[in-house]
Parts: sequence; structure tokens; C-alpha cells
Amino acid sequence: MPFPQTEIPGRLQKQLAGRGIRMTAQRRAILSVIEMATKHLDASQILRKARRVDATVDRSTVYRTLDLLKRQGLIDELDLMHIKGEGHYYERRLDRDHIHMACLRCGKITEFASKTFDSLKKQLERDCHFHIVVSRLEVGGYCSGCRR
Amino acid sequence: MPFPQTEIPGRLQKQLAGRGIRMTAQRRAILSVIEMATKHLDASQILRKARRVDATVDRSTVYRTLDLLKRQGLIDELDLMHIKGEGHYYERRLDRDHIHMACLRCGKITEFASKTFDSLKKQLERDCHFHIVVSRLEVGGYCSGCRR
DNA sequence: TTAAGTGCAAATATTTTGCTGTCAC
DNA sequence: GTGACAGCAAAATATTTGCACTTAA
Repeated sequence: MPFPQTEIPGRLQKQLAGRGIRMTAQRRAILSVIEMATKHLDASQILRKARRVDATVDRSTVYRTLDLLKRQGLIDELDLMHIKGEGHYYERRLDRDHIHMACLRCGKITEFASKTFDSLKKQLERDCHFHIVVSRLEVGGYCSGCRR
Repeated sequence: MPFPQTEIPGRLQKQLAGRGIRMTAQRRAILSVIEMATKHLDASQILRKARRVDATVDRSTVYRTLDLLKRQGLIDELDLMHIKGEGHYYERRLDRDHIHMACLRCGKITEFASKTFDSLKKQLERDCHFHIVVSRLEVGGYCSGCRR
């Protein structure tokens, strides 16, 4: 979802297997939903879609699996400026880190990768002696279509 | 809290008054708590402290006031990487925008202002034709004391 | 005076947990 | 076989809302 999806489906499953993590039908369903996603999904949406693959998937299994994927650094948790509700959105973590811009009027989410962002993080690690594990830059405002 | 507090107490109250917003004893209590804060507070902490000033303050009034201040752009809402719980933290919005770094081991929050961050936002506005109203860069990782 | 703000209680929304049974390896 | 994982139901956490009363301007 962030940038064109150029991956072979099943990659997430392989990554977990490679780390010796047990695979179940429910996890497979959830992983496939996350891999196939074309937009940012929240826990309820993931549950709904996963149930279309495996009807037995429970809400708590979704949360437990999201937690596992977060701990493994395979997905990122986003707020998208809480454009609607207080919940979180999830996306596959791929190579390039990127910024999320949420339009406060139309709700559109735009993603943007930037070398300046990469430099900023390097600068932070250097100047603050801080080892970055995860970073999240979210911006709220008005997109080109909605700005005035 | 973000950087030394060099302001006269009551400034927040004046800013609201200047916008024609009605002042009440409860709001005054909440505003003073936010102004005097030396660290990031969540809604429950704000409630507890505000009640020491005015015992009648209700939790819903805290949420309603935080909402007002957010809409007025006078405070920012932070997640601080959800270091503990799913709630939000609030801080006065002052001139300089800054980055929040949360140590995943000791929980310390470090703040950092950077020209690169300012440039990044300018670049974003220019390249994406996006008008930024609010931005939030949060980083999770290991601080100098905890990194290994 | 009166529109805006408040407390209170209840409702929502979101996420987590305890427990017992099941399944992957 | 056994420890990790599952569903289910209930709890915990966080925030919002409806309503009748109060108050700032």
C-alpha cells in the first residue's frame, strides 16, 4: 500500500516462518489481508476482511496478530491524525519509510518519501545519541484539491 | 514543557478571551494545569490536577476543553509512541515545532527542534501542494542511556 | 436574557485478558 | 506430546453524548 506493491504474496508468512513463528489458518488469513491491502486498514476492517477468508477469525486474534507483527517490526501502526475515530491503522513495513499526510477536509491520505526525512532521522540519531527503532511523521492539513 | 517555559501564566486564558471564547472556573483550572505542566500530561492527569484547583471539574469537561484547545490550535495531541496505554498526551503549542523521541526501555521523552525538520515541512508544502495545519513526528527507540 | 457551558450518568469505541479447548510442529 | 495459539466472554481503558441545570457575558 505504501507505494506500488511489488511483492510476491505470502512474503509476510515466509518472514514469520523464517523467524520460527508458528503459522495458523487464522494468521494466514490476517496476513493475506494485510498484504493485499490497497489502503490503510484498522483492526475492525482487518477482522471483517480476514473473516471472508476464514470465518473463524476472532477479533482478539486480530489484535494479538497485529501485536506480534508490530513486535517483529513487520508492520507500522498509524493514527492518520485521528481523522476518524481514535483507532489505529496498520500498514506493511517495506523498505522506504514515508510520511503520511491527512487532509482535514476530504480525508485523503497522501504518502511521501523524502531524502530530507531520511537525513533528519540520521541527524537525530547522531545529535541525540538515540537509536531509532520506529518513526512516524504524520501531518494534517489541506490537500491540493481542498486547500483555500 | 517543550523547552523552557518563558511565558506569563494566564496567557492561554487571554488567547481564548481574545477569540471571544467564554471563560469559566472549570476552564481556568484546566488551562492553568496545562500552562504549568512540566511534563506531558494525559486527560486523567489533567483531570486530577485540575480538581486540586477546582474540585467540581468533571472528566467530560476536560475532554471538551481539550477538544476546544485542539480546534483552536493552542495545544497539540501526542501519542508518544503509546509507550504506556492507548491514550493521548497534550502539550501547549508554542512557537517552535519539535520532535518527540520516546525511549522504549526507560520511557524517557526527549524533545528536539531541528532546522532540517522545518525544511522538510516546507518541502512537503511545496512539493505536495499541501497546506500543513498540524504535524507530529514521533520516534521510538533507545536513548543514549539505554542503547546497546 | 440566553446561548454556551457544566456535571452526571450512560453509551460508545477500542483494546486487553482469563480461561479452557485445540492445533502446529 | 506439549507449548503456543485459538475462540469466547468479560473486563479494562479511553472517549463521547444526551439531558437538565447553571452561568458568563
